[in-house]
Amino acid sequence: MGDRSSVRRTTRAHAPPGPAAAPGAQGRRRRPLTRERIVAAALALVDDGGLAGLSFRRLGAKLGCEAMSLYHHFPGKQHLLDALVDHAIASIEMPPAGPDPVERLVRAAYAYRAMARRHPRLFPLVGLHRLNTPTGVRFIEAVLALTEAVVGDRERSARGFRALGYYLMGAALDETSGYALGPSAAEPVDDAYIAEHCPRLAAAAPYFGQAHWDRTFALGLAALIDGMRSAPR
Amino acid sequence: MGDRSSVRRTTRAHAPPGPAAAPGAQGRRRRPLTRERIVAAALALVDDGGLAGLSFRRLGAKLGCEAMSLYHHFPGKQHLLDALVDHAIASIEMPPAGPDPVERLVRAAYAYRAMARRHPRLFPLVGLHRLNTPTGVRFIEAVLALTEAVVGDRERSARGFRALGYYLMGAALDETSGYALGPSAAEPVDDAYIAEHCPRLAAAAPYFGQAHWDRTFALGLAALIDGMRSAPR
DNA sequence: CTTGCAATCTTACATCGTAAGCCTAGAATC
DNA sequence: GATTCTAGGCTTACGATGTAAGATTGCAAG
Repeated sequence: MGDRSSVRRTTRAHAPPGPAAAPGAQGRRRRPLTRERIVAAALALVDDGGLAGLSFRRLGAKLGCEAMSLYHHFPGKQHLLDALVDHAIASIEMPPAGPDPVERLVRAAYAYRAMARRHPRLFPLVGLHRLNTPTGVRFIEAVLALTEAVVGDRERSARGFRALGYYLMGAALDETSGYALGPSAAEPVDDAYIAEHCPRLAAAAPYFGQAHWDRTFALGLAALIDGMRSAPR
Repeated sequence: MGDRSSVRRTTRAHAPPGPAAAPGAQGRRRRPLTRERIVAAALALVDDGGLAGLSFRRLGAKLGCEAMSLYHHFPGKQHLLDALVDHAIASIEMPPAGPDPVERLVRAAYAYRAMARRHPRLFPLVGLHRLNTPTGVRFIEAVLALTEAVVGDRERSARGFRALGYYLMGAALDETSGYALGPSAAEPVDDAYIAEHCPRLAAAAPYFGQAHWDRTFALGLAALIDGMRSAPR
């Protein structure tokens, strides 16, 4: 309650090290805050601190301003996260036009996965986020064009798009924050138990390693697309 | 810093309304805290408040104890979350033995999806969590047995298991916390823009509704399993 | 009774998102 | 030049959160 003692520091007590004192930092300090700068800094913060490491205070520290200043550019944290998602989606490099629609679809899938790998810590947010921004809608439209070129009719194209999205999202999530990196049980089972009671798991485990991710992803993707194309209508 | 003045209330100041005063609440209050009770209460809290709604303080309030008391049963929030995941995995009803391995695998997939639907708010945690508890390992072993019965050899079984897991996780995540329910952009694009610039999305949108989830899930699952079975070795 | 231990509670701290409002440099207007 | 306005930054404060440290209680064994 009380604690009326607060010092009423004249604001200058903190200012000197800020705008004028450190000449090296001045250039950085001068540069005005913009959405772009903030997004870039936030992305950097997430990339090496995870989503939990992104806070307005830390972001402000990185940008040389106070946390509350950010509210002049983003009305809340959710809006900032939206911007990060948008940035990630926009960074997906869709494949150029080409003769083989299946190959283009496959390449688009790889491009999405590549985005996830560029920002593994951010991806859980991207994967679950609605893509109802202009950027997101454009991306969806492009992928829909590809699925439509691969399977014939509209309905199967729509469903195929969804199924492909499921697979992509699951694969990317697993590779970026899943088994190897996600939260782990506090008391994991030990290998001896597995070797004794779970012969199949013990046999399969070697194929679960990171070295096998590429091939497994490729096989699953091919299986899904093949299955979609040959499905009875 | 000083402030030694704290009132040293004899604890009775708070106690009377607690253990003895309210006779109606006594039954609930008497029951000792156990891991099971805590997990059940936490699950209820998550089920109707989302993961963000689960806090030790709220959990304590629901159980009639203080937040810190929970630390005698779970050393930290992460351990509690682990227990929730374990509970969810254990609740998956694997299909009984039967002649058709493909059908059993499909039913196992549906059982997993059903678990996600029972606890939609919890599922994002379950899907990303390592299953390295006895319960989780048992589940994996059972599904591996099924994939092995469906595709022939060990390697393709292992990879198929992974790919199936990707699909399942993506589908369940999307259905429980994805497009319809997940975080949405602050400034969504309006329908007119979509109708004009995204003909394919406009055409596909009807098939994205919840009424179509079942069929889309079934088609994608069938496509993936078919593709796995007929893949070149 | 004393002792001891396990379960519970109290207090306190650092951190978070953010509401409310202050301050100041520069643009706009007179 | 003097005035006013305003955008963009800053300070302070509030109620949450997870949890460290330690006090307190109640019951069982000696």
